Amino acid sequence: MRRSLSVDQERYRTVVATSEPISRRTQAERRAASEDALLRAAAEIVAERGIERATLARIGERSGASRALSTYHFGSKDALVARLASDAQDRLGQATLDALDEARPGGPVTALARLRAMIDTYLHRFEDPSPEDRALLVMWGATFPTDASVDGMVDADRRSYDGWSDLIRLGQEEGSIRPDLDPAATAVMLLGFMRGVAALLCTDAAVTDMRDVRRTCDAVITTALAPPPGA
Amino acid sequence: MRRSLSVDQERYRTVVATSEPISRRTQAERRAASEDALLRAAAEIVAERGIERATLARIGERSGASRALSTYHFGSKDALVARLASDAQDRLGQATLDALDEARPGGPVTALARLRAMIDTYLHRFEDPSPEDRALLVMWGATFPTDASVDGMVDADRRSYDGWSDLIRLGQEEGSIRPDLDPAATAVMLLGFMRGVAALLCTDAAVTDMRDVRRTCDAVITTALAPPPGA
Amino acid sequence: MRRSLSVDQERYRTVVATSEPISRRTQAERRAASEDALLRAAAEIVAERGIERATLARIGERSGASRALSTYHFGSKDALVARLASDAQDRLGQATLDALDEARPGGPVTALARLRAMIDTYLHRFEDPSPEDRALLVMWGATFPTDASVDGMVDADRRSYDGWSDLIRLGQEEGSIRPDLDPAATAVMLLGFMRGVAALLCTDAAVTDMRDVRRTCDAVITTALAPPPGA
Amino acid sequence: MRRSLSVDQERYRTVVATSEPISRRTQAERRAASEDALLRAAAEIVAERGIERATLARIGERSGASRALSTYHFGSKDALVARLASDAQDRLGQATLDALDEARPGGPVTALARLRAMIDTYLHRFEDPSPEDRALLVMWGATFPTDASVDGMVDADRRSYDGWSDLIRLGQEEGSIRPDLDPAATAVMLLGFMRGVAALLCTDAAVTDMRDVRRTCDAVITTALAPPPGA
DNA sequence: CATGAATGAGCATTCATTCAT
DNA sequence: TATGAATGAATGCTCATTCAT
Repeated sequence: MRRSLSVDQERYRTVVATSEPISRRTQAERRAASEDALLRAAAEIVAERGIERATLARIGERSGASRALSTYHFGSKDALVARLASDAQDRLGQATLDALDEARPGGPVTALARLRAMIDTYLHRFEDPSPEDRALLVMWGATFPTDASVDGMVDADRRSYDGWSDLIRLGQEEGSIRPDLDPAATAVMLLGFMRGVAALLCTDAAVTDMRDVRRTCDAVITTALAPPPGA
Repeated sequence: MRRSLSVDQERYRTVVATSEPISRRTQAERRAASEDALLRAAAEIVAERGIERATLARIGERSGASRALSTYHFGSKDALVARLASDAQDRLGQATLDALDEARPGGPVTALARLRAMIDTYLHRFEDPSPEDRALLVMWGATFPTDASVDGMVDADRRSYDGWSDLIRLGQEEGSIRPDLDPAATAVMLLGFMRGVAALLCTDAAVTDMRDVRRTCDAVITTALAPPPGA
Repeated sequence: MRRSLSVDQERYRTVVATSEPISRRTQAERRAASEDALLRAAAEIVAERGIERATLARIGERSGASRALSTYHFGSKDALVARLASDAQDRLGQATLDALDEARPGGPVTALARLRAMIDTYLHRFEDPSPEDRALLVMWGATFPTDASVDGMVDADRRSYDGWSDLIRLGQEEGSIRPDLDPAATAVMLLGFMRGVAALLCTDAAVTDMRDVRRTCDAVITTALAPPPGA
Repeated sequence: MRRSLSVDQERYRTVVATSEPISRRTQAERRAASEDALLRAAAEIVAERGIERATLARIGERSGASRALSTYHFGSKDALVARLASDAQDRLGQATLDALDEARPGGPVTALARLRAMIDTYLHRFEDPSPEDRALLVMWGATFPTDASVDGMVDADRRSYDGWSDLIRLGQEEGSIRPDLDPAATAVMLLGFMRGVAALLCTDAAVTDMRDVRRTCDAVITTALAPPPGA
């Protein structure tokens, strides 16, 4: 969110101050570039070692910058992590949504098909996750203690619930999802399902063929959500 | 193992030397008692703050002992956490298995019924989890980073897979579970499902009525695993 | 090992000690035996790791006893170390003195010959030192800091000075040692010489053939202490 | 090496940017200054209490810095000690070598004269040793246990051997040192001699007049190393 | 005589953060 | 904009010692 803001500011400047477009832009760009480098490094290290063991020193080092730059740009480690969480979640959510459009560009699809595609895309991503996606999973795991709070995590989660609930309700209205399910509860269930399976896939990759798991998941969800054949 | 041994020894002593039951017992009992206190405190604090923030100082303090006692009894923090993980997992696994017997004592049940009961018990426990159960969840979350490993966690997990796979295969043989599912993949899926939903339930209790979620889960699993009605 | 030992001791008592003369000795003997075991273990560990890193726990363990026995017998670690120092020094001093008698039993010898024999014996012992001798060296090294004091070390040293001074003075009187040397200063010099060479021999064994060093030392000392040929 | 580098850089800057000599210099200088302060404090405390009892907290405190600065600058206590050892040894070795030049500037001297001067300078320094010299002695003493190793200590020692061996061989060639001595063995002997006497001088200062000892040592060495008068 | 439980003081090291440059 | 110097608060762990048994 902050980032899109600064991007806008740059655009604005470029338009307004044509006399010194490059040098002015360079400043802002440099900032954005080093923030990105920091964020990328943070994602990698959080994915590898978890939040607590991801020290600002290591993040700085891997991004090619100094120990102090993270604090300088983001104010604190917590803020950096929050930013990472929010970026990663936005990106993953968007990718999940986009997936369907790519598969069936333009065509109208049922809500159930959307759900299936979203879940399959999600699971697919976690077969060999990007540092950012894995970091997201790690941050979710860091949420489990009672007193813990990864700052932008819960909010984004709640938005997800709502989106999924709406989609399920829509499916029930159009008839692609069986009507006797409680939308909210089903949304929670599906989200937990996705994340839990993704986590297992990541942490214990050796245990089974991932494609089998994905196929099984798809079958199970279809069977479970689709209206009973006789209805 | 250690515990059952000392219990046996105590019994023996009690029988043989009835004159000095207490003073003889005390040494071994004290050890067991303080280990238990430590473990209990550790479970609470890990559940509250996560593994890293669960410092030995805090654990000692809450258990009414010194900062050094954890290291004295368990050798290292890692060992203490491993012991906690293994204890908690054993206990939770056992409770899950016992659940069915309590519900239908003696009677023969289908594998599907077992599965449903196990999952429901599991989810039920996580509606208001004991410190130990919550700690287990937290420790699972701490497993997500690539390089992290909570010492006795993965092993116990793999044992779980096998048990579940066997149960599913059994269900397929007896006809209570649809035969087209891959047992291993289904086991992974169910485990991920359970854990993911449990985690969501714990971390965002406010979001829905838990009983709804549990009911929905049960319905979904039944629909998904049972053989198709026409078959 | 512990068990079989105690079993043997019990048998011994049962058979031999029908009255109680021996059982009394057994008490004292046991004490002495465990003290010796402790001392022996302490010597080994001090020789290996130095005084500070020689923990009472390790000493107890290696001697086959408990962590607490050292404190119990000697009162404190410092006292144990002091005892070790004094024992080792006595034993080494005695061995050095005995050496000559063994070589030339009975025969009268010059003070210079005594000195040479003592130094050679000393150096010989340190070619492959016993744990105790090496521990002594280590303890000497621990004496170098200004504030450090290995309790019975300095006293024993001073006794050595005096003995050597007397011997040198004797040699000067009988004419085997050149008269222009200051006895006290020469004693200090010889002691430092012996210890320094011994230390070098121990710590850097690879550096030269030890026998060469010993031979050279003997030659040098003879040349240096004997009266000038023309005199 | 690190130091001379930064010195060069500073010189360069001073030449180029004369306008801001001080402010530019400060950063590098501050580092060097605090490292020196740390090293000086470490030398003092090691000399007083030995390596193990020289805690980083105390070193920081005495140098007027924090507990953490030593680790920050040197990485670890071992590294700090190694640096101290190497610095001290370099400085002492250099001082020993310089001594002769000061005494007889320019003039050609025999190898024996060099040796005598070096040993006398060495012993003289230890009559009232600087913290650094005493620390060096202490570190040598810490070398005596089998398993101990003060990191840059043994290497520097071996370099010393070689230098002394060469000098002795040279003396034998030019005729100032008797030819029947084994150079390597004699070098070991002289080094041990020096160190042992220095240690005794330091630890038991009260025992004799130091100048007597030094004089005696010089006489003994001369007698022992010089070719026999008749030759 | 001997032990194991327990502790308090102390240790090297880590780390997010501050600050002068 | 960016950095390195510096620090204080922790943290896991070690160890001599005490004490009840």
